[in-house]
Amino acid sequence: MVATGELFEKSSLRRDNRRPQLLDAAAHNFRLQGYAAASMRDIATGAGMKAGSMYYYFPSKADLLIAVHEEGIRRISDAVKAATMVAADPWTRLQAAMSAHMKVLLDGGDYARVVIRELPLDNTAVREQLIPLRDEYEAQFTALFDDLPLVDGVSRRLLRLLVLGALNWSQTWYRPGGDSPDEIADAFLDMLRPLVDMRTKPVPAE
Amino acid sequence: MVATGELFEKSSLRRDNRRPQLLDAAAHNFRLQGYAAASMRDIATGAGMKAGSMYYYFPSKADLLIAVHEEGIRRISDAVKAATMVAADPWTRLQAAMSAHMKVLLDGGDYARVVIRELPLDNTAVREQLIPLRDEYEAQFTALFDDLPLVDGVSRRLLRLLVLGALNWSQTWYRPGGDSPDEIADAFLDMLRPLVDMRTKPVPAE
DNA sequence: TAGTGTACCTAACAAATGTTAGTTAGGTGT
DNA sequence: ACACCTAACTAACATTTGTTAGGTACACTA
Repeated sequence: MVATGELFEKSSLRRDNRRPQLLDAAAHNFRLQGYAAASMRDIATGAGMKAGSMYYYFPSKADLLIAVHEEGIRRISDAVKAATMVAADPWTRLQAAMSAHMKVLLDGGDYARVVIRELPLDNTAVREQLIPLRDEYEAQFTALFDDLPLVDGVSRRLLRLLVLGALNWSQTWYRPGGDSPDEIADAFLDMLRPLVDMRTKPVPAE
Repeated sequence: MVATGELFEKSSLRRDNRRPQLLDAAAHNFRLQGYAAASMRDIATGAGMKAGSMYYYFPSKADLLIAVHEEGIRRISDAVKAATMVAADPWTRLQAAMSAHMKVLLDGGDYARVVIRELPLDNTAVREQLIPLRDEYEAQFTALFDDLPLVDGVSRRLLRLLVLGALNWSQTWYRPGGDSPDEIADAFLDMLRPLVDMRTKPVPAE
């Protein structure tokens, strides 16, 4: 209580404090090498600890992946929620959501990349934990497309799958320096603008 | 299991004959577990041989992956070439290409799945061998989009990336029993139909 | 001051990994 | 009959793997 700033750091900040760094290191290694090829020792080194010490925080490698996924989806979801919040009409909200999604996916660091690329193929136990996370996030987009006034004959489900597929796949070909994530998202959305039903919803002037 | 068609099998067909089965087994295991998690022993067992024997055909695990990729891309490419051959105008040719692409990707077995999902992240030596294969295939689509008469302001490159992204990502959500690959491809294409320039109906402009 | 829980470390385990060396059965050519 | 090639096999190698058990320095509490 008497001007002990450093004591504060060493006491209460010490509790459970390396977990975020550990998660960062895991996300980083999963991104660079893939889940299966990443080793616990490399992850530990990246977090500044030894391999065995990680098991104080996480009971297994699979739990590390799950935690990275949860954090990654939380980041993407938060970004999209914040972006759609400020927009009013359905079309603008979709545009905001797509831009936010792209920005996090392409410029957002390791977590988002792991979320998109690293769905374990064989381990069904882990799969069944991760897929609901992803579905819950994508439900946001389902709602956005439901609000959209479309011309007759357009399947909202397939339109959503088209858009999300195009966005997610962009991690494969995107390189910094060309079009920005925003520009890509806008370009994609513009291609689908004719599908909006003009009678129900007058499109804002450009 | 033994003593069937003995003489014929044991003579001339013996030469280099197990290589296809070996490749099949590799593709199967790479698909089910991913490249990194698949083991040489499992692949060998799937091909009916022992682990060490595989090195008679392939000098390393990475070469197995490359061979699977080559075969997989060859299959997709052949299907698309055959489909576009019979179609006349650019729009119909694109439709045929998309349908063929989807059919092989979703119903086409292990090879196509490995091609789409299994790009090694760290091993740059292998990556540099695989990416040209993929680029060469995608050049077919580049040509298809180049022939397409589009309304002003639509980037052919981004349109192609949108379409291929949506198609490739379908492996993530597609389940047999719902819409067929053809129907999905057609639905996707219909959504982009308004982008076609009606004025220049006849074949390519230059 | 003694005791307790936190946050690590060290060392080792058993299993699995890709790969190699050496060998062998059987078909082919001379 | 002979050497030769093909297509496998067996057995082992050296690492690397995820994970665990036991120990320890330190802060906090009583």
